[in-house]
Amino acid sequence: MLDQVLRAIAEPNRREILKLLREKELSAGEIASSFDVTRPAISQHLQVLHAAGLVGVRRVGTKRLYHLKAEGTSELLQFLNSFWEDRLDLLKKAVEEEVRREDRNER
Amino acid sequence: MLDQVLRAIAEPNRREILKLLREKELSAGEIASSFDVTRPAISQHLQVLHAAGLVGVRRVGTKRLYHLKAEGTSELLQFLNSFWEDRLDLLKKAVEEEVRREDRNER
DNA sequence: CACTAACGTAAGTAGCAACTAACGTACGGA
DNA sequence: TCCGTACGTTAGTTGCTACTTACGTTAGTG
Repeated sequence: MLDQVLRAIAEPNRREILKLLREKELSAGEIASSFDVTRPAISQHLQVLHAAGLVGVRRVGTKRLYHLKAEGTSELLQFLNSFWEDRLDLLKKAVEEEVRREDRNER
Repeated sequence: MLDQVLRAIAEPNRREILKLLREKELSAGEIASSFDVTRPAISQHLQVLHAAGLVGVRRVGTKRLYHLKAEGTSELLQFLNSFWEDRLDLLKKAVEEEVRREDRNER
């Protein structure tokens, strides 16, 4: 599963698709219109993203609406955390300070 | 840079190399002995990891000692954070509680 | 200065991954 | 029911990527 996720987001066009879906749910055609490659190519990319659990589909009439899905990312985060703990610590540190600030303001 | 990092960790053998280096600094030969593939193949993998900034080298005599390096991961985390905020929120939530607990104990 | 150890590098190959063109399918409208 | 729309699917091609074999290089050792 981790392997599928990593292979999925290793491809630039697929990352671009994910960025588009970050804004809102989009149909396969709408997604394809943002790229230079043909529609079937995008369809295949969507299949890869779906297999990796990064994207979900919803059929509405003749359209297929795609949306972001976070499944499969937990393994990825676990992977990153397992040997770049100091990096995640930076994130943690930032969060810590944020929390302490908020905590003081609340009182 | 993000692209290089993602392509680097998308390969299973390279992820395995990173896992080995998590324990301690290792020579190219020691790393290669843990794999079925030939030594030149590992040498090429190490080159990819080095180009991505995930690994550093240190020459000692005729040996080359490799070690983990966290450069390049910040972009990756930023990428993940940009549209899987809810996932990182889980991490944040865990950190938040931890901080609040520690905070109370200190007082 | 040979000789070995521990590597990286170059060249060639096999397999996979991304792409296109052509085709098939399901849905809605006239 | 016929037609167009919006897709996915298949087959075939191209280009890249991981691999091997062969060779070059640098640092110690007798």
